[in-house]
Amino acid sequence: MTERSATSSEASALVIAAGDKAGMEGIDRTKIDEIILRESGDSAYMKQQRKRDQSVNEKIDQMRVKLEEKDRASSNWRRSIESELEPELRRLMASRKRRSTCVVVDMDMFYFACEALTRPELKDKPACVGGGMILTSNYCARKFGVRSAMAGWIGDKLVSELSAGKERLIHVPSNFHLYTEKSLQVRHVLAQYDPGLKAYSLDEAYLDLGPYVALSLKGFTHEQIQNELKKANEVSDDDADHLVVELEDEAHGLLGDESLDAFPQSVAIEATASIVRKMREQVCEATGGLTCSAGVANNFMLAKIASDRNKPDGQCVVGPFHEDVLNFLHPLPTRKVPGIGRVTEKTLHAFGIATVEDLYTNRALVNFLFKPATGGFLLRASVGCTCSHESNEGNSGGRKGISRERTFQSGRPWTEVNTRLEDIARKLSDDMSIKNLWAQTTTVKVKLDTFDVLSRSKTVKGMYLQKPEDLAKLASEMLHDLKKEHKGTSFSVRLLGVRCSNFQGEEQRLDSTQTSIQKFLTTNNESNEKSLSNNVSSANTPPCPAPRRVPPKKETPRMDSIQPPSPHMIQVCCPMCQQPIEGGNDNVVLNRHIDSCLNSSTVRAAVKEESVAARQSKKPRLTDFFGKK
DNA sequence: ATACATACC
DNA sequence: TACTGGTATGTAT
Repeated sequence: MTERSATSSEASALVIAAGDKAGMEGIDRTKIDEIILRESGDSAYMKQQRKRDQSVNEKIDQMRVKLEEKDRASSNWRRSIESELEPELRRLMASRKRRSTCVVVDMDMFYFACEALTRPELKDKPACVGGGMILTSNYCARKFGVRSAMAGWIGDKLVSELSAGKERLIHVPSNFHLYTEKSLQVRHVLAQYDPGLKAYSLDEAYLDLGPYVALSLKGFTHEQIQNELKKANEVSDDDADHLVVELEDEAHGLLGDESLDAFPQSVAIEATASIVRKMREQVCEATGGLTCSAGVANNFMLAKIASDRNKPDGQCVVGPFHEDVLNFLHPLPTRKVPGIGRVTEKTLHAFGIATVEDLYTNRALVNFLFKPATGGFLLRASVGCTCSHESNEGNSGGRKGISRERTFQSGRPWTEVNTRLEDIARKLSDDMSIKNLWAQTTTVKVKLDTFDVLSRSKTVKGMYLQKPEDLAKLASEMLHDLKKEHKGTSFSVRLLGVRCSNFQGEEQRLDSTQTSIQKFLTTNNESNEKSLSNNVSSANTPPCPAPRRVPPKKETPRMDSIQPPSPHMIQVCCPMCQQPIEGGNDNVVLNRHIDSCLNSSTVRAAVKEESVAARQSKKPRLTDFFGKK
């Protein structure tokens, strides 16, 4: 009730990072929570968390009121909603895939495991990657409640207190070069099983093993299968549309789901499980000892959940039948479902919904309480018929926005804050120029001392922005507005961010089609002028200078903006982000660019882009994994 | 369209 | 002392 009386149980609801997702079952959470609360309960961060918790509570109260009203007005409304949902449920069931060939591969404590390769002595001591913020902890540290996204100093406290001073948490600084290298090794193996795999992050990949399993059951060797898969994948990457359609049908006949129909369910399942086992062994070999876990199911949501089940170094197969799916899914707490986070879990809990089965039995209530998008998502989740909604679908492969943000010491003089904003705008401009993005909308984000987050955005009509000056000017104006309009205290800034979105259509991009690593390696190293990454944007010749009137959408780019692939002016592409690098002939520029790509999220985004691009021409066998909408 | 909240790794 | 960064999407207004 009172502001200060944050009891442990109250806190563990939302404020304290509970043992929710992985690996922390069966540890003494009471003690851990107590320490975390004692150490950080008064911090601005925790105060903000409590504030958020409070607003969630208010929202829940409003929902309660809404429910009470409904109950007063009618006694039988649940029944009628249930029958309304009936057709949708039937549709979902009917569209369920009949084979479990979706695989999610998740590396075990990836960053830490990479570091432990060269420092095996870290394995049996509590250790983590990351200093101020913990990125990954090993299982030893997890026993003490140390987990990713935790502040480093809290991790220290937990370990030293819970070990009675006998142990210290070891921090290893992060090395994204290493993780990227290892991630590429992993993907190289996985691509042998599905060349069209999707990599969501450095440590997680989604595969469809349908074609591989089918060919394997037909007696093909690993090498033969690879050839077939490669052929099929190249086909769907081909631009010649008519050719794609024709050949896809052929490939579909050979590789599609129905080619598995010839085999009994149990045979296919066994084959898939053993292929996944082999694949995981191969990952371990190729990386010099990194282990991974895998989940297998008939859609990616279930596969994702399953990948967590037997972690570390384990796998879990969920059969495709209704009973298989529900036996696996229904006992789980709702939080296990990707897309259900802390807030949704707490909200559901407030209405007596703790497990996925509750979600199903209370589907009428859920449908009534939540907005259509969320309600629909929860309904699909309750019967295991959706993949996590963040695994995008039909988004034409293009990114929606790009941003940069940085945390720094708060309470700096206003002029310095402004300088920071300009730096960030300049970095963002560089990123955009590398990716050749031009945006109509700019958003500035401010996090205050209090951890309150404010944002302001502006879209300019008929104009596309990229230049650092333009971004900085807009962002700066908005920041000043925010400061001016901010009621209350101090406006002491701890984080600044700039985001651009609403991009110019992709079609008028000048696109050198060179994207492969081979091209990167074989490009000439003749250096032309060009300088450092800060100058990239000015060195770059934009498709249209900004700010300026937009050319009509159909207009082709000005010829002088296109760099013809003359022998000594070949576009160099980054092996990570696959984007052409202006001035990339210069090794300094190149290395700086690659460094910037090694920023984790940039890589993540790039990896994603690449795999999305690989799938751009849709393969029929994939459509119903992400189907819905 | 804009602001803010939730989620993911 | 001390609690990230980047992206997408949903909801409210």
